[in-house]
Amino acid sequence: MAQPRYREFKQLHLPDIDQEILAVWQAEDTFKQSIEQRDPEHSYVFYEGPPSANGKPGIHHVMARTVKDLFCRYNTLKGYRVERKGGWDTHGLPVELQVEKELGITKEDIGKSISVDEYNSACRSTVLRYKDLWDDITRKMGYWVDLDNPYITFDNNYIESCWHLLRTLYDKRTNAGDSYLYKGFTIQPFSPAAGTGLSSHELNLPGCYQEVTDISVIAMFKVKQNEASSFLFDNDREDVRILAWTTTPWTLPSNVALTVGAKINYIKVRTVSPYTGNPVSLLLAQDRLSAYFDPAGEGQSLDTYTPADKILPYSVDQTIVTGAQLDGLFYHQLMPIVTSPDLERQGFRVITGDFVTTEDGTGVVHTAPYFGADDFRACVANDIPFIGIPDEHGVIQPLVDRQGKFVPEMGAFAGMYVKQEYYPDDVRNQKEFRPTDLLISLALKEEDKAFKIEKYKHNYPHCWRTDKPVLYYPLDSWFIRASAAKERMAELNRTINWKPAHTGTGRFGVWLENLQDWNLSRTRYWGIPLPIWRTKDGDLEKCIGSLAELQTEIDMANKVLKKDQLLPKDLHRPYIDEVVLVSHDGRPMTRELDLIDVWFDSGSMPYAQWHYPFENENKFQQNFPADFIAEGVDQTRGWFYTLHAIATMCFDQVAYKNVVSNGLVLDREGNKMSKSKGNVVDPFITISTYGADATRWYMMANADPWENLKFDEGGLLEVRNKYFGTLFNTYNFFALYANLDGFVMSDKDQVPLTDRPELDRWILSKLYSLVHDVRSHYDEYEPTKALRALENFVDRNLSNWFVRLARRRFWRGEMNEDKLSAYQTLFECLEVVAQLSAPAAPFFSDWLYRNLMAGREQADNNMPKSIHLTDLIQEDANRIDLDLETRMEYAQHICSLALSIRKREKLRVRLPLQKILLPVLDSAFIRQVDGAKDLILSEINVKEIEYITDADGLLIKQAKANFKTLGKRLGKNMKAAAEQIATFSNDQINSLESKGRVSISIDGEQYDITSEDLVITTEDLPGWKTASEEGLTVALDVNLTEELLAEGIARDLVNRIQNQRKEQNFEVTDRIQITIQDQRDIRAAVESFGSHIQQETLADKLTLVVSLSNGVEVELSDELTAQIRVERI
RNA sequence: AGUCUCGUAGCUCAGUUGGUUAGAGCGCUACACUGAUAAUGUAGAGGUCGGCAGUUCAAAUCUGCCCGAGACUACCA
Repeated sequence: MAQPRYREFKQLHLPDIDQEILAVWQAEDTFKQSIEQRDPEHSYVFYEGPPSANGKPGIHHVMARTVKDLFCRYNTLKGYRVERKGGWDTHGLPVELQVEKELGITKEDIGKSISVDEYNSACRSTVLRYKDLWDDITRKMGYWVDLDNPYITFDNNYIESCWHLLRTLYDKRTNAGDSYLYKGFTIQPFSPAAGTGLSSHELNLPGCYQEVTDISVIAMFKVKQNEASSFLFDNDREDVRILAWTTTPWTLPSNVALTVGAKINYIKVRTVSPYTGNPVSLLLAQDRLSAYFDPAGEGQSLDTYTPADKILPYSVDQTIVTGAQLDGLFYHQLMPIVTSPDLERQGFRVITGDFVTTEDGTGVVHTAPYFGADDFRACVANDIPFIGIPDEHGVIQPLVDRQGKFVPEMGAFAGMYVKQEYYPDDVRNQKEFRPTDLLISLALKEEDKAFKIEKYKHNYPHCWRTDKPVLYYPLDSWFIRASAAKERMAELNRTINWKPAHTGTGRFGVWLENLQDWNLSRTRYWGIPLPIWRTKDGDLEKCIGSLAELQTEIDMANKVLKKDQLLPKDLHRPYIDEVVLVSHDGRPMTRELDLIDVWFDSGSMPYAQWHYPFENENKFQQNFPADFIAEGVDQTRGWFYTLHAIATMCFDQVAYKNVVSNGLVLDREGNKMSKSKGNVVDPFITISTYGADATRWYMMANADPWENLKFDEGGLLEVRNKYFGTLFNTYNFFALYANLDGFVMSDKDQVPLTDRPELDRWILSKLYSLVHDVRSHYDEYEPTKALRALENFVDRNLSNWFVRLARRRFWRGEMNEDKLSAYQTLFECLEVVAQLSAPAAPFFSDWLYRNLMAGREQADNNMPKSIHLTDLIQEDANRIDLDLETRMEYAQHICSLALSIRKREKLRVRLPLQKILLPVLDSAFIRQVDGAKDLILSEINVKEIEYITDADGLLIKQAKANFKTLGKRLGKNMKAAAEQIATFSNDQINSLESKGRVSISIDGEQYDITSEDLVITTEDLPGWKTASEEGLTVALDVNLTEELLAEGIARDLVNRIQNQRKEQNFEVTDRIQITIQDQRDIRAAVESFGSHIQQETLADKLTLVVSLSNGVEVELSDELTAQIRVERI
């Protein structure tokens, strides 16, 4: 035997392959080679969305990174240089929160018990805490990304590039002359728990809007009786009040106005106050009456009501007043805790607004300007003063501070958190704990100002990191005027290839159409400082776009202000805050204390990762825009947006040409994975159990990556067994015999394609069809389709047809051309499949490739060491023979039908049969089946094929209507025609076939039917055992002769003897001698087929004896058992 | 509340421009096959294609409404 070239294995164990290949990649520096061997001018640009390394990697990261890795590897194979610069997202709230938790401090402590300096260095040391874990999962999952030279967002160079972009925006003007970077005062979502405002896209992150149950109250606002309001009053003593609903009772002390709809009709209801029974007249929208008053109470006496009664007595005043008539009426302040002379004069007034509806509530909106964007605008428009406490500059501050607590001036409510979620859990869990909303509602009830208090379920936005509700709160902020660029963004977006498309047109496209300005400001400490300096009164400002500029400005300031400031070594707070610049008129300028939104950091990575424009101009040009990016669909309004926005506004270009947004990874039941539910999948365990490739393959092949994936271990098992197991077995089979035969793959000694057997040419044709399919699927960013095509090929074509039918060619006899062809064909299939699988399954593919390479001729062996260094196989239409593929389909079909007849007739496959009969309707069929004749005969163990044609007169034909062609012509007569056609006799069909047409009549209409309009099949051959499917019929000759029976027994004997060899652990090449107990049937078989038996089983001697003592009893068929002894010689 | 995506066998998914009897894999049952076997073949059970209308000769496919899931949007008082 020749020296074994190909490694053989007992069992497939993917995690071992991972280990082996990882070590090889490391030793050979394969990743680096795969990049450097390609031309920098021929690049495929990929951007890595930076993960935050202060959290541990999860299984969903494996999903997202598999998508990234797959297309990068694929394009590497295609010959592109695919650099993948890694990156780390290091700024932002999550880092701050973690530091605060670990140090046991809150935002209030910063600058007091801990300096900003200390705080920030704690952040800096935390941000890469889990970097090792991330590097580890990156390595283990086979994600190739350059982690040695990553971009890091806290780096001074990175920050400088961001400043440059901000300066660009600052200088850019809209047609109206407005800057793209501006400061404004607005009511914004604010997270007291995080101590910062939130941008609109932070509020649009998944899970922000949560259904919560709040306490809602309908308050009764007492109308001041005066000349203007007199039309509402029946008499001087009437108590007229306006009903207004709120789900945020904590804003009621800040109420300054009631907003009504000018065109909405309001009515007055005479009734009683539900909690006290005092008579009262209530104003509310006519449409809302039925929501609060049960008709059963109409006209009932008010005097007999007690608060225990369920039904309120009432009567409706017939006068209808419009909102416009109510406009300008004054009312008594509902909760007179804080007020002012201005307010007493101008506030507590009814105003009108177009946002009022009568869909819920009372048609009257309680208005508190500091806590609602609409409220704010409405108050400004109507000159309603703000309510609050003036600060040292005389600016009115809201009654709720930045921690979410009532200010000290709030009397009994001072110091209370307005949302119960802001209290620490131990406080909330106390028995006597009452949320502030409830306390306020109860106070109103006490004072007979509450009409109704009830729980109300609604969606309310929550902070994406602290998971606590946000407040709408007045804040000064810097904005990017994104709304000015929204048309251009939409336009450029249409040139981007989105996978799936609807994310681009729908979710992203619609979002762009309604784009709001980007709130850039963050009131935090650890992040990129806003590079804007202002004079104290704010009328002069400078935006710094580079360190050189900052240095110049510092020098100037030093000169004018007599200082000796240096350029800070670290651009973060607090150092940058200490820099004082000078205005042209000699006044000191200090930095605006805001940081910028971290999403700006990540959206700047195309430029900042290269420190553009200060360095690497060329590198940047080569790498912008990206050909491809991929992240989770949750990044649509995150990274996908910020990349697009910055590229559009600063460069008037797209930032990426193709984008794949993958779905969520859910647990097996379809629930979101979360630590609290305990259903989180640990990617390290998954990969070490099933192997990285099975994990990756499962995630890509199970469903399109943009669908949500219900992660199920059963699926991993299936992938491992089905795809990798089958491929492994196929390789192992090849290796076993290739080693025995000393087969060496050589490009020189290839059997010409035309000399190869039908089966070989067929699988090669299938292989090249596969190459075409897989390449186009990958090119279209359809990984699932590509992988499924591979699965189908390996399982159905390669393993279960080619190998099964070709098996004997590998083990029989000496090397000859037929055998060589079989080896070369199988080798080529394995090699190509390995390559096409490599983007998705990098470990196994490389392992397989390397095992195969061991058997390549030395002279030919200038092949790359790793499959990831090879060039992707080219499509070759010349190697595809569709006619041959069709032929084989017939063969497979015929075999399947023949086997099903055997099964039905209980004729085991080892029992040879004389012939099958195939009814034939066209001569091409005979030619095609004949091409695969030998395969069919051996597969179903039949001696010959007989074709039955028309001429034999045996065919019974059946016609069916071809709905597709006839339907259009016949319209509603289709059904009747189909019935008529189904009854066509043999003669009618034959006459149609000879004449080419026949006419039928339906409802007096004549229709010409051509042979195209019919599907003709043969169903039955009288007197034969038949099976048919899809128009193909097979009949089996089930007559048995002595000869056939004997051959069947001979085959059974071979099988039983082979089993014995296996059971006794003989080597495949061991010679044996066989002794069988003599019986009539067996003797017949041995007499006719003895040499065949010996040949098959490598037996030098075959003896029949009368009695056999130490043999094994085997069952040959239901009626026949025999004693057999198998011995090694 | 609105927008988008989705709903096909117990599970995971295919299903081309509407066209004859809706498929595959896993799982289940039975029987085979196996000198590559964590495989494979044959057969069977398992479907009102979420529901109801409509368009059409013909609907899993097109339209409308409803139900359910998910994502997104929203100042919702």
